[in-house]
Amino acid sequence: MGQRGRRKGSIGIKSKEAILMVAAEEFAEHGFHQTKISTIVKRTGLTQPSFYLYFSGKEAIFQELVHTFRNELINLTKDSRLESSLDNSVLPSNIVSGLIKLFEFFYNHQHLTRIGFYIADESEEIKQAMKEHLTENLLAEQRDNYFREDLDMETVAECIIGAIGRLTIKKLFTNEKSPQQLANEIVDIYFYGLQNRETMH
Amino acid sequence: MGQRGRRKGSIGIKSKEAILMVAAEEFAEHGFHQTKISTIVKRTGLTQPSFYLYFSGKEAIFQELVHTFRNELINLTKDSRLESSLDNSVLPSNIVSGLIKLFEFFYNHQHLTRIGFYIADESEEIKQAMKEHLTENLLAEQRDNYFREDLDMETVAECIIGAIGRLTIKKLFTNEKSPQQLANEIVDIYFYGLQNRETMH
Amino acid sequence: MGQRGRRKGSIGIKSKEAILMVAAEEFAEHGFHQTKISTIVKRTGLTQPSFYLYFSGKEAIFQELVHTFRNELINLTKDSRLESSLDNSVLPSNIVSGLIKLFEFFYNHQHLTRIGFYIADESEEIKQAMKEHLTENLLAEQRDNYFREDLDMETVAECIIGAIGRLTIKKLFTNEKSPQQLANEIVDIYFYGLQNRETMH
Amino acid sequence: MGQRGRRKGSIGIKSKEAILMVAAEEFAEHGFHQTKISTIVKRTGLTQPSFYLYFSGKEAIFQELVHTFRNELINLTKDSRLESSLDNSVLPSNIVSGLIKLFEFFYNHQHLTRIGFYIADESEEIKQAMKEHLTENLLAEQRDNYFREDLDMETVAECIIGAIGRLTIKKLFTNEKSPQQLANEIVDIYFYGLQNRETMH
DNA sequence: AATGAATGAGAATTCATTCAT
DNA sequence: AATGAATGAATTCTCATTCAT
Repeated sequence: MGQRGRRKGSIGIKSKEAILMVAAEEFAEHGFHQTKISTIVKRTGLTQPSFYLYFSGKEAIFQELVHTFRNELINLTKDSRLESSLDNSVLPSNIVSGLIKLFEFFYNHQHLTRIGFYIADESEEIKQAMKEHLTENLLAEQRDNYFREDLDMETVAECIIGAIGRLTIKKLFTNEKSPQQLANEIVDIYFYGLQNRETMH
Repeated sequence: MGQRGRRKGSIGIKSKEAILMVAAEEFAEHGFHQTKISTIVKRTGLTQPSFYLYFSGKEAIFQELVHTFRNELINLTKDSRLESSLDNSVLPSNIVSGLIKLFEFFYNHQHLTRIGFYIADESEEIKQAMKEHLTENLLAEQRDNYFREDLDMETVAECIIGAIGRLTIKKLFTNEKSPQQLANEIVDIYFYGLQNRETMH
Repeated sequence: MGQRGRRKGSIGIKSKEAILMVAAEEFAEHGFHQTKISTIVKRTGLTQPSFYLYFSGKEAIFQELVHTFRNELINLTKDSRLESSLDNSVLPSNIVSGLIKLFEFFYNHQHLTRIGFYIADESEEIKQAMKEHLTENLLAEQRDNYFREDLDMETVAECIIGAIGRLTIKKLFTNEKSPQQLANEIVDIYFYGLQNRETMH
Repeated sequence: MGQRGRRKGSIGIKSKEAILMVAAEEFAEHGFHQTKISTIVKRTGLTQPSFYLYFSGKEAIFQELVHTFRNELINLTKDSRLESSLDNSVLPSNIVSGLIKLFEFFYNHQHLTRIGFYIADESEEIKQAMKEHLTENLLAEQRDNYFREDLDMETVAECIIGAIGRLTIKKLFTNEKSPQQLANEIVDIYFYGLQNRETMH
């Protein structure tokens, strides 16, 4: 005390966390290879050797960030697992709320999201996991006859993952659309399709 | 003979093309920063200075690849511009054929596609251009009452671009699905949606 | 003790100065392009990256040396500005003392002098400044009627600069003549000329 | 014939001479190390291997230029050797005419002069030779009592060489003064000195 | 807990020069 | 007499990482 809050560059936060924070920003912005340890520590107000007090290297801190993202993402999807018994009318709204949570999470962890979703070598793996989770759910709905039988649900899942990825970057992170809006629109699009049924014959 | 006279100038061109080929592969596989000129030339069977005979630097050859991709992509979309007068029934098949061409192009230029679509700094720009092109077409259909009025077509376009991106990598490049299949499935999904209308009501 | 506390920051400074010293010697001896960073650091007992700890590049360290030379030279001439009110008899002795200081400075900074006077791209600029300074003084004396009216003082200044340049290299740096001797001889030559007036007419 | 004058980049001149010409310009402008063979041949309208048809290397062509300069300079001074028996009145005019020839030679061979006088490693040697030649003449005049006895003629010679060097660059090559003017001014300055004898005593 | 100083290993780039034709 | 193609040998500079304090 008296000490606390005094340190340059890390007002109240521990150095390690300060480094992680800055690193997330740098990695998110510049990617792995273009991010320099020297820049991270400079921005944190520390020196290079201090960095190695907390992390064994560049790869290590990056992995730590990726893992954080992955874990929190897993936690999220664990909760939002769709209960199997759903009546038709609640289904979409249920999915919507899952998507909202996802977009909110992304929104609240923009740097981590960019890293884990776009930058990391493991991002493909992470998306793969999401896709599998999603596919399972879609298949369940399909089996329950809520979704068309003639669709390849893996392809559908892949489409949705791709859509989420782009919307996150282009609409969510730009503050153009809120998690709610995006969730609703996605469900709307994928549920009902583009076709105008009114005019149909 | 027939050969003669062509010889002199052609070996250099061959070298240049060989370099471009290998470079595309390396960039596609390892990204810009991890790709080393030394590896490229070694694989081409040349030495480093020869590289500089044909390209002014690493950045330059990368740009050349990106430009090639972009230009060929533009040519492609130029042709496939939807004619405005279409009756309802042809519309999807028309879109399908456009998508087929796109996927075929991607399939035939996998390295370039990875570079221009995922690796280049300009890849966002390139996708943006595709999105705009797509949005315009979608809006036209919407105005003509083929598509629902209540959809934000930019969001739809973003979804489709995202979907194309993922399917290209996960289904097309893995040889799991053909351009035809992918085109059909995409149109099917986005046109009619997931909802099983049979059971509805 | 007494030492302590000073230690930490000072070794870096010593390295920097050591580098500067060796660099001055190398540049003076071999010119800019033939001087190799690798040689400089090797002679300093350091490795290449250490060099970049203190200087941003080859150009930068060279400029630093040139600037040092230029600045010290400016300081020198600032002091030795001739006071305008001088009676005839003191004039030469006054000029002599200015020249002595100049030659002493050159003698004490041989490497820097070679760099700033002969090697740097800016050396022409530096001489130009000296020439202008000298011309002004000469013009003042001319106006005061100490010097002949029919001489183009800029030409005279140019001659003197040229003479100083050569004498510095060929007489001063070879230890053939002292600053005093050179200053006296120059003043003698330019003041009275070669002509033997005794025998005249 | 029919052939003649047809060659690109060497209208009527032989390739070797064309190369020498361009090389002189390049060396004069950029110095030895910054001059690139590739630039020389490009400007000559030839290719690099052609260069090696005529010269064994960069060093060789440079030496050839330096030798040309040196030889022509020697020829010049051979002619203008002062005859020993001179009466007082002709002396200066005789020296003047020697200087005029020198400046004219420099003016007509600007590139060579820059190379041989400022750029070549041997330029010091060349100036040394000039200085010795000059010193001898000055000593002769001194012995004949035309020049003051108390001057160190080597120092004087050094001054004059320095003066010639600077005036050549700053007045002659800039077209500010003609050979005649420069020769006259130099003789005037060194012969009679700056001192205004009118006001003296 | 933190730092000033230093480095190993590598990467891009340049240029004079040569070979085969 | 001339060239397209290619290269050996340097050289500058960068960056993650460590040592001694």
